[in-house]
Amino acid sequence: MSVEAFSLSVDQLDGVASETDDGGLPISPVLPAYEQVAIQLQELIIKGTLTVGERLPAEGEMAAQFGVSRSTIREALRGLSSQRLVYTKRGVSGGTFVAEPSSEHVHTYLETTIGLLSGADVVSVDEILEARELFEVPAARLAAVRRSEDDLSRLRATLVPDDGIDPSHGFEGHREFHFAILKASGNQLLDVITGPVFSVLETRFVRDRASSGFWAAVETDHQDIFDAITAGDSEASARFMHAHLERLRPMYERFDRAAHTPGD
Amino acid sequence: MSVEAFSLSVDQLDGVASETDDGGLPISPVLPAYEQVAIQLQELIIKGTLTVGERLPAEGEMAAQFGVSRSTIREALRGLSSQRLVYTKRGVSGGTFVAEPSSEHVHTYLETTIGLLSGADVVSVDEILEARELFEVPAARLAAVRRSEDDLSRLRATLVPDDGIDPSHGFEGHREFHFAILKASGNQLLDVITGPVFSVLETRFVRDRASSGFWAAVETDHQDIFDAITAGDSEASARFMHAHLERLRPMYERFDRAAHTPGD
DNA sequence: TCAGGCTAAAGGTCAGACACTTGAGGGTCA
DNA sequence: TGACCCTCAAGTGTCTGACCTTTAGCCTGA
Repeated sequence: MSVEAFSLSVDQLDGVASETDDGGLPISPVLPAYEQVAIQLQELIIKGTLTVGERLPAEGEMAAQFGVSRSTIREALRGLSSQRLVYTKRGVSGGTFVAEPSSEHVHTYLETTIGLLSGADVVSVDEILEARELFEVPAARLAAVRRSEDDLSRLRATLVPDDGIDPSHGFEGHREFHFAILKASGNQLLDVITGPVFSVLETRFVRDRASSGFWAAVETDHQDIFDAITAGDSEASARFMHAHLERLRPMYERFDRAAHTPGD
Repeated sequence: MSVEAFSLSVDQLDGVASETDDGGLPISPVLPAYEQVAIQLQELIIKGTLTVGERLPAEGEMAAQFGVSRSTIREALRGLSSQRLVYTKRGVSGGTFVAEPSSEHVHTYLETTIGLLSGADVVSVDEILEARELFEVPAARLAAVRRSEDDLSRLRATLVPDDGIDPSHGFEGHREFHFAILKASGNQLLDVITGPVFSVLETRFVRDRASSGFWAAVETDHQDIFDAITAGDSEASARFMHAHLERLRPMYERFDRAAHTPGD
């Protein structure tokens, strides 16, 4: 990238005006310098002017080009790096680089945020449960059609071994099984979005609270779903998944009520 | 919150070790101080030790408590604020406050990120289209059952007025119609997740490229869906939405191919 | 009563210095 | 010749300390 892409000053954003003001004047609030820098860099990344893997100028250079101090540049970069838009490396070959977008980061972010939305009661457990069903039932249907041999062995690995029930298997096994189905659906977007929805339910409501009898029932369901997916029977997969989720629902709702009881 | 919640030093994270190393040694990479601070604060927020709206200590105080300089604290805070976990206010009553989680922020983030994932070809247009259908068809089904009078009038407002076609109506009208349906679905999680998926398709592939004949066909579809939702006919809503998306698909795919042609 | 100024607290910005990390190149010694 | 070590340079990481700016509350005087 040429240096010209950075020939922008922090004043340049003054023209960005919102038109939804009371008085009708096209005025936008003053932004701190670090935010203006961050916004400009973010635009360059989103629009592709800065491409994946490309190195940004050194902090000192950017400071000179934006006409701000190095600390201001660094504050801007911290914001971008926490959004995983860039990453930094130290040393002589170091610098700030445009990060490759990764679905893992989205997963992490969504898990955190949905957890917060749920914790603050912005979204209800019912909404999460409904969304999960909306996402996971089709995922099971797709998985039955698209699963590879790898997907099948991954799924098989999450089931309880024949020779006996491992009591510690429940939580992790459940988790792995559902993730494996999402992966087998062959749609990364569905995977990355549904994963966190499921995760939030599990970690907020289930971990360490379910009985071993409950996990035994879960295992039976999993086996049914697995068999249907193995057989490539998409409708049976969807049906079993739906039944599975219906079986789980009362438990989530019970733990939810418990969490909302004053004597929590 | 008491001051004790902050009686943590930057060294305390050394114990956080990953077990997935080559040599098996439970070693985790050294993290910069600003990141350690950010992680600790993030944990406090996620775990609810710091509650929504609560004020964190002043930057100078935190610097003293963490045993780092104010700049380090500020870099950590920039990361958190760009994730919308906190916000800052200036002035005598200012400070850093724990932000209220909001679905709008999730929407913004997802739109940016899915756009990047798509732009970098990490997820394909086919996957986005499939996900959209998986999300929006059920949304239309739910909307038919749950829509309020407000929802209906919001939907009606996005349709073309009887007295003539406004040529500039197409893109924005299409957008508003679909957002209104998501809202009417009554599931915020579905809404906040599906919105960005839709948005990415629209802004990446459609804006300013579709013909007016195309928009006319879209309007007809919208009218059908609207009628079904008004009638409370969930199956018809889902069917019309499905047909609508099928009609759109070839266009997205054509623009996608155009975008991948060398002479872009 | 109220407009305007004063004040203190807190974030925003800056300049400069030094420490730490890391890759590369060159030199030394077996 | 080859392995090893040293040094160097470029960059990020961190600190210090100062000053600016914003803002709410208080005070004062017309």
